[in-house]
Amino acid sequence: MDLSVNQRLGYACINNTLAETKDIIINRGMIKKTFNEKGIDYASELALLNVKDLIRVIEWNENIGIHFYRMSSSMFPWSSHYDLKDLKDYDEIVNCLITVKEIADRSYQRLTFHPGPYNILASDKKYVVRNAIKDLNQHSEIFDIMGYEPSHWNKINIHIGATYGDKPSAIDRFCENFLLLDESTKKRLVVENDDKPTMFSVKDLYEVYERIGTPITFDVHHHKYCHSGLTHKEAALMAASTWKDAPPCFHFSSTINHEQPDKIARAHADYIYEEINDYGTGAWIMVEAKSKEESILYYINEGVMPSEYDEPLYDILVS
DNA sequence: CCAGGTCAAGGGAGT
DNA sequence: ACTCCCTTGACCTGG
Repeated sequence: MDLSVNQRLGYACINNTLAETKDIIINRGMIKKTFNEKGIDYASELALLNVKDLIRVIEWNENIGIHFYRMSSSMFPWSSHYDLKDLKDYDEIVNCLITVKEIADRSYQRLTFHPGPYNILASDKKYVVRNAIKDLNQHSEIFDIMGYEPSHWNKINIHIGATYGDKPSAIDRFCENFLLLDESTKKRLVVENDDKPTMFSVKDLYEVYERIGTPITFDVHHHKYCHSGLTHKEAALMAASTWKDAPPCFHFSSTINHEQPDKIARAHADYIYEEINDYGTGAWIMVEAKSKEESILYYINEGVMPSEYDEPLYDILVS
């Protein structure tokens, strides 16, 4: 199936339309105190409600014609404290997840994950790495349950996440600890460029790719703040070249300065203020705008959101 | 029912 | 030392 760029736009986790009109949400959770009081059975009940609503979200995507969606990492609250198989509603949850894949397949939707910033495979602390491995494997397990063959079609996207002031050593640890992941997780993991100059650019990540084969998600917005001298096009082409078994993924967002000039430029805007360019790579574009699916629909139907600021303030930071 | 305070996790950065 | 930021704002309590 050949999709245009606009058909390859996706949104992350929350569907504002469904959340506001029908209370359909896929990230019910609880604080630690409640988990201690109510335990795994309550976690199971929330997870079941979440995956049931996930079906509704995927159906909505199908009806609207959106083909790209990031599932929430909060579908299974406190999952690092139990095995998914131990949930009392496991069988029903499995059936829901299988249904999700059926709908996704028939409408050609690509589903992905972006686990939280606590997944630091490059950490020098054993327990941190151990926790990350469990969390990442559980994300992969969900794709396995759904019935997906392991590939980067269902990317599990993380950052390297730490340098400790020594990038080469951090890359070494990342590559070593990568080998400890489940086989299916290894086949789905991808790395994303950071938004701080001291962290990992696309160029830095290319070394990781050369060593362990993890494709690079090119975050267009982050690149403005951590570019290693590459232009956007150069970085996009370099990142896209690392995807062998599935089309590349990019992340796209506009600076919040289009809406609030006094805020930190790195922050994301509600809507899309620039033309989205895949540089001919065929990349699927995850739009990280706070207005979620609404921002995509506006872009598709109306085009770029007009801004009263011709020159976004981030240009000052890049120079 | 609502506003406001609080909330697992790792690390970086600004104060 | 403290606070905020990031995956993703939502949970919980006191009024």
